[in-house]
Amino acid sequence: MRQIAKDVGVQAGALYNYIPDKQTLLLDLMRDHMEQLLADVPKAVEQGTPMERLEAFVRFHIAYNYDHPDAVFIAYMELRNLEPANFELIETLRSRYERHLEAILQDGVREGAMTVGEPRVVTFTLIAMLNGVNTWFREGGRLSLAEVQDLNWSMVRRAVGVE
Amino acid sequence: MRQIAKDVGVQAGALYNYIPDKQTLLLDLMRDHMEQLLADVPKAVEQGTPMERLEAFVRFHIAYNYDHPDAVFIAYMELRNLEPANFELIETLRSRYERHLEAILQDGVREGAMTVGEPRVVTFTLIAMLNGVNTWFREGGRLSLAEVQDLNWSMVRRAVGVE
DNA sequence: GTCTATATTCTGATAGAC
DNA sequence: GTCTATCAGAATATAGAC
Repeated sequence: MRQIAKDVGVQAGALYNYIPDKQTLLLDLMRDHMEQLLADVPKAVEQGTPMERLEAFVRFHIAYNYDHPDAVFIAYMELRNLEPANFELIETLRSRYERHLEAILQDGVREGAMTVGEPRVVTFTLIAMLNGVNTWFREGGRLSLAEVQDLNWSMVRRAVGVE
Repeated sequence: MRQIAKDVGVQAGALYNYIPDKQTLLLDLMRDHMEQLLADVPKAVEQGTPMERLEAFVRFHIAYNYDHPDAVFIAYMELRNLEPANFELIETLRSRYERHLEAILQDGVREGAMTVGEPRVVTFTLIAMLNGVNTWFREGGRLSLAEVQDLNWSMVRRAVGVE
């Protein structure tokens, strides 16, 4: 709290005019992030065939994570510091986000465009894979963000496509 | 430190007969984990074609993570609490582990059995994907560990295979 | 090798003046 | 709404007795 106060240019006590306590601050940060993600994902993935929507999801997820590295980092690394009730709240939002991907996979299977045995588990697997980008990608390296999106989409497409 | 002391049944001060300080304890935990991983991986992936070695790596990685959930959790979540020199040390070990997978991918491409544009980046991507298992898999659920290994291998095989 | 006791620093949060 | 001052507790680590 003292570090936050220093960074925003006030004394530590002044922070409590804005937040009731530290736990609520953490919850607010994580909830704002999840709600923004949930607000943005529908329009990114609502049009086209299941395969087109899947590609849109892959590119959206990578781009969103790249644009919000701190929020994404906190959303994963600070989960263990949420009180049980707050943890449940965030997990509910995360689950709602994952359902967008799961629905795409289910549609793809139904239309015969994808081969996915377990849509729920494949959803977890793909999101874990896409989240990996933030741990190593840095702008100015050998690959551009667009190339990383291309590479991930190439792998996802093949991993769930009909053979 | 007090919690650790309580769990092992001594007073907090007695811990310092075994470790010089908390940072060293964390480093030792992470280094022991990485060195065990490095000791076990070669014999798991040294035999067969690149595709067979890749399958062996996928199954080995998932099984190892499942058998050492606490060590794996610490190895990722506590990286930020390592002092710079210790962080470098652990990252060097992690990189050495990743080279085993990267070498398999390179061999597969050379022999025409795999289509992988960027072996280094695909290595990061696949390990992130496999690491995801520990965040959601619990024994006694709908899927067995073997089924989770099968599902991951099915996705990895298709993601890097020739089309 | 473990204990008790404690030094020192840090932490989240509050009280009251302005 | 921010400040100064401070409370109460927790943290890592050390000292010295046994």
